[in-house]
Amino acid sequence: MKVSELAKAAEVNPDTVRFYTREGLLNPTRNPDNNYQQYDAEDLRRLRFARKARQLGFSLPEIRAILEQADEHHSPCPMVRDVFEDRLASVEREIAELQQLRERMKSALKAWQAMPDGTPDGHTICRLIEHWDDDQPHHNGDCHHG
Amino acid sequence: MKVSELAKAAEVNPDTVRFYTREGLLNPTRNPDNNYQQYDAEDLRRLRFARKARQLGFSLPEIRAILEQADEHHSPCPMVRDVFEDRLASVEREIAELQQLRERMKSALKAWQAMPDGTPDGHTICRLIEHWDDDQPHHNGDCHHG
DNA sequence: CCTTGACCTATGAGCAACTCACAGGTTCTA
DNA sequence: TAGAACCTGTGAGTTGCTCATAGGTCAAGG
Repeated sequence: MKVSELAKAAEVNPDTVRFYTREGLLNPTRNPDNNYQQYDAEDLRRLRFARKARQLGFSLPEIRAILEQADEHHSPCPMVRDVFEDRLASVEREIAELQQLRERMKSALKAWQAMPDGTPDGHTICRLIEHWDDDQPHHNGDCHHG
Repeated sequence: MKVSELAKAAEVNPDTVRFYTREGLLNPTRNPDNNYQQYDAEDLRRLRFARKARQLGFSLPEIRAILEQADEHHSPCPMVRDVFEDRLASVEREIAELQQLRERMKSALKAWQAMPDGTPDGHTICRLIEHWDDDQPHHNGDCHHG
């Protein structure tokens, strides 16, 4: 398989294949005739594995480490589990933050929807954003273009 | 105010102040004696505004546009509202995706927790990740190091 | 007066994970 | 045999910073 064939099979950009190769996630051989990269079914499995691991939030160095462990016939299980648990925790943090964000955005939007579009004072929107954070006390300024 | 004073007042890295200045979000004057940047209370407001808008997911070009609109005494309202609605939509998409991800991660973890740590076959974990996506049909391979 | 240290300046590199652009070599097709 | 469509490696662009470099400025102390 050549670069684009592998890329097509895994439904990724050919440049991603080249990039992963540079990064050592894939180990193609060379066609001595033309110096082209040659990938096999093993590389396809590695690539698919890598893409799915990326969806789970593993970084490329982490994925490379997992693949190398497996290449040396060691079980990558414990390491993977640790990384995985960390990832799960941060996914949950992200969700919580985004939900908070969403609620605040929604109420800001509700406030805006009461106003006509070309409202001549940008003060209102300015205040909405400026006072976004006003759980904290460190703020007393007026609108920035007042 | 010099760079570090402004940075401290807004609780950001001095390099962020320099960066925002380069990017045209802040418009300090120059001290002709020593060529230092001179910021005033207006810049502090702009900086705080920018940071809060960043928390809402506005990009620096968007923030710059808002500030420029305001500088010209136009209301940035309609534009801001559009951007804001887009952001809200993508925040909701992100939340949905992350929630899906979390559920799948949790069930994977539950499957793992049934196994002892040093399980001699990386096959299991490999399969878990490889078959991650198996709502789709395009997959028949075995474990990548089988 | 001069050194030390803490600040300032501008610019360029580094991060993550790609993506694209470039210039040149190879292979397939008409 | 021309041209399209691939391949090669490398370097740059993306985003929003952060850090590193090299040199200029300023207040305090010996």
